[in-house]
Amino acid sequence: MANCMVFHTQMASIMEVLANAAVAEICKLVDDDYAVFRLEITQSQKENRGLRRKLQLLEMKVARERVLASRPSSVKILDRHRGMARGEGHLTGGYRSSVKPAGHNTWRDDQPITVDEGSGTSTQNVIMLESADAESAGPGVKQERSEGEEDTQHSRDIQAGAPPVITEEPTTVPAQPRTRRSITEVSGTQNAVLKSEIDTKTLTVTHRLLHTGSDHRSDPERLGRGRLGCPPAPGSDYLPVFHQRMVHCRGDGDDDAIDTGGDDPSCSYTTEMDPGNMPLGLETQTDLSRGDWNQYSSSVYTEGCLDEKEEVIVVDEVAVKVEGVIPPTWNADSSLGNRHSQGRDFLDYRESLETNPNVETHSPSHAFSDRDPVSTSVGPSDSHARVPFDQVLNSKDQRAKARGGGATSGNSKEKRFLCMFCNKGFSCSQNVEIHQRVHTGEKPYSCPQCHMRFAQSGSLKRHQRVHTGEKPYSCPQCEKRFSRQHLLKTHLKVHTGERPYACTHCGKRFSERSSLRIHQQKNHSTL
DNA sequence: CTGGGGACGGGGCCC
DNA sequence: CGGGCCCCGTCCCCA
Repeated sequence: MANCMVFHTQMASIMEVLANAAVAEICKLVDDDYAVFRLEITQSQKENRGLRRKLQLLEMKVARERVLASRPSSVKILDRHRGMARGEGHLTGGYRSSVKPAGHNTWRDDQPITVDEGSGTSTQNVIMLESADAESAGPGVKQERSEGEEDTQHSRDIQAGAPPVITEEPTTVPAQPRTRRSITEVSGTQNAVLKSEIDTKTLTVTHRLLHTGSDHRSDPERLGRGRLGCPPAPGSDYLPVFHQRMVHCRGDGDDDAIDTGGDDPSCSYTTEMDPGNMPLGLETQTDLSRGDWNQYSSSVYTEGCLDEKEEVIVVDEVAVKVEGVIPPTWNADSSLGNRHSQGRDFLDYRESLETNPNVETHSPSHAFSDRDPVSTSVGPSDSHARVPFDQVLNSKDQRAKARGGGATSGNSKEKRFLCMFCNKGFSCSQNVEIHQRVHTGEKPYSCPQCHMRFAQSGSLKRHQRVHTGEKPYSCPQCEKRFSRQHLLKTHLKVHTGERPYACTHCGKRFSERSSLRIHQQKNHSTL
């Protein structure tokens, strides 16, 4: 009996030892794996930061270019520039086409840009974001600090070249060349950088607001969905906002700790580990970097759904509030990059809604929010597919207004669906959506041959005749063939001698209206 | 050589 | 989705 007891005691001891050893080994494996995992996350975080900074540099470049482009403030000059750009396009099938080079359409730098404080403010806003971001890195990360200082230098460079409207940090340094040089450092990799940004979900709200091009999207299905104010999928553009918030909530300035500690899987034998390795504020990090991250973002998106019109504004307020260190110039009008222009128009739109309570329209927020700023096929300028909002309004919108006018001015019969931008009425919501691409710059239909993009599917189909060489319309008087009927119709005037357009000044007649206009511009100095 | 105009191609946009 | 119009740009011819 005594032997039995001794045996049991020994067995219990052996079992305990074995159990402890097993647990210890298991925990060691877990911790080792966690260390590797954490290392990988750390590396990813560093990559994200690097990419984000590249993106911010690109933003500054864009803002800078916008400012520079706005200085001439000449629509004619810009139009000529567009024409030259078109001429650069490669031709297919011997056509003397106006095909733009791949990716050219995106930035829409051909759009007339209004010379106002908006452009300058946008530039300044980008700079402020950069500075804030550098500061938010905190003192805990030496490398980050140095990068922040580098970015700050870039900011100074940009600011030095900014228009006089920007009074902050006026500098006498002739920084124009420096600015250009610092920008060109990343210009060659813009596309890749931007795409990487998407992949790593480190886009900033500034980017979202600044890069308002739209035709970056190649799949119309995506546009088909989410058109009616449906916000973008969580985890696309807004995350950086929460990242900034995260940094401030944590307060220790160690990105690595926060980014990895929240998911810290090492739980069992931490007492046997170096306590110093354990990140601090674990509960907070867990809240922000794990589930609550998505939960929070989802709540914002939900909020956007519930209140479509304020989607962007709500998010912006969040970002600004948590930023904490807001420069004196960071105000409601200048916060977050290009919001100055877009947000202004946005507010104008909201005001119009207030004055038109019966407006049945769609949220413009989708036009600004759900963008992946990079097309898979367009080049560096592609970031550009979505035209800056105010620029669009200055060109196409006015043209659209001049042509069709608003619903309030035209026949509003059965046109219950109003454009949120120009107030023009349409009979069905789909037409409104298509029309609003005039303002948003969305071009969801891309040509697989030349990467041209179009806002309407019919335009793409028509364009593809350039590549196919299809000319279904033949002249009955000669052997000429045309790809479009109106070309044939115009051509027929050659045979008929019809000249329906007469100059009101000299009486000279022309077969085409454009010829008359050119004639009047050159000879009578009229439009 | 240059400028004006014709002819034409093509994109934007509306119906 | 197709038709149609508008506009722009380019090439070419001619005075």
